[in-house]
Amino acid sequence: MEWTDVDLDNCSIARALAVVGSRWTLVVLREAFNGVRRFEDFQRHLGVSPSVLSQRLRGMTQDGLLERVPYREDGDRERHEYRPSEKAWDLYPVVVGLMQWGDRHLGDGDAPPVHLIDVNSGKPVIAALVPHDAPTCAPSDITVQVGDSLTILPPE
Amino acid sequence: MEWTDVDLDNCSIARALAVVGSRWTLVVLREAFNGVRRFEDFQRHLGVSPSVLSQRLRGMTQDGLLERVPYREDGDRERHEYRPSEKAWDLYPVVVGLMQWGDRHLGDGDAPPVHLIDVNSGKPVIAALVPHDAPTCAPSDITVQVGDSLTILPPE
DNA sequence: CAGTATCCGGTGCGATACTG
DNA sequence: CAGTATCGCACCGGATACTG
Repeated sequence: MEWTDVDLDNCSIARALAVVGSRWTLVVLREAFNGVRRFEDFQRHLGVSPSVLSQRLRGMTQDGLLERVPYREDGDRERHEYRPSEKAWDLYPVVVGLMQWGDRHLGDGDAPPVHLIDVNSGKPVIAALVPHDAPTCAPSDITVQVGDSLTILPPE
Repeated sequence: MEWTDVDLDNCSIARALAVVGSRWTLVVLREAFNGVRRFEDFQRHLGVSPSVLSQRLRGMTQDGLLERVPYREDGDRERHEYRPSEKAWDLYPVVVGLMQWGDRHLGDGDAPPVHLIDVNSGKPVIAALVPHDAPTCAPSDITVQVGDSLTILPPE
């Protein structure tokens, strides 16, 4: 069997892109990774129209990327929040890799606005190819540094 | 400054997706990473229509992902081949990450068809988040294993 | 506030036919 | 073989208006 026999029918990349290939999916995920949970917050941060956001949120929920969980604040009516699933967190390296690639090759000259820091070592974190038994950074080990302030990733 | 101030205007992910977000770009890149260079080969492997492929190839060339270099085989007329650029190779971790995610979460039950092996250690390679000074695997250190046979990545 | 319904435009993509 | 030109559809995403 040769590599060229691996066509699109059993190509995981094509399958993955069918799920996350849409232009908004990964940015919505980025928001969710950084703790955004509510419809309005997604909308304000992304500047996306409510209908598109609604569509995307539903699609991503159906695809198992987000979990739509009801909650109720005191005396308020029931709401829903959207939490990234395990399946979504497994995309974290891809999202980070994409961000770093954009920083390097599509930057507008400014310094990259966001850095990831490993809380254990204090070192910057990168997405890379490593042997499978190399020590890796779990999402909960990573803080997101924007400019001068520090934001800790919400424990999930 | 808070993280929420990082909107789409300076979001590297959105910028990156504007370039590689199209459904075909990353699969074309995967082919290129594995040594595919010629129009006909891309087309046969991907099963994509010539017009779409033509469009994609040109777009990716303009975006600096592919280099269109002329060559001539003995007695034949001039042809062109498409070689992945440095900028494209920098996407390798993203492509691999996407593939692994697809393998894990969208598999059809069969074993993942493709494995990456580090030629130095013989260990499987994964895309992951690591401290920036961790030892990583360069593309030239990686062989692509399909089923039982071994294919060595072309030195680039 | 948290969405949904509707309309509408751009384009990514497929199929086919054609050219050097 | 290596593409380009044309057509057409389907879908994505934007804007707006509306509902509980």
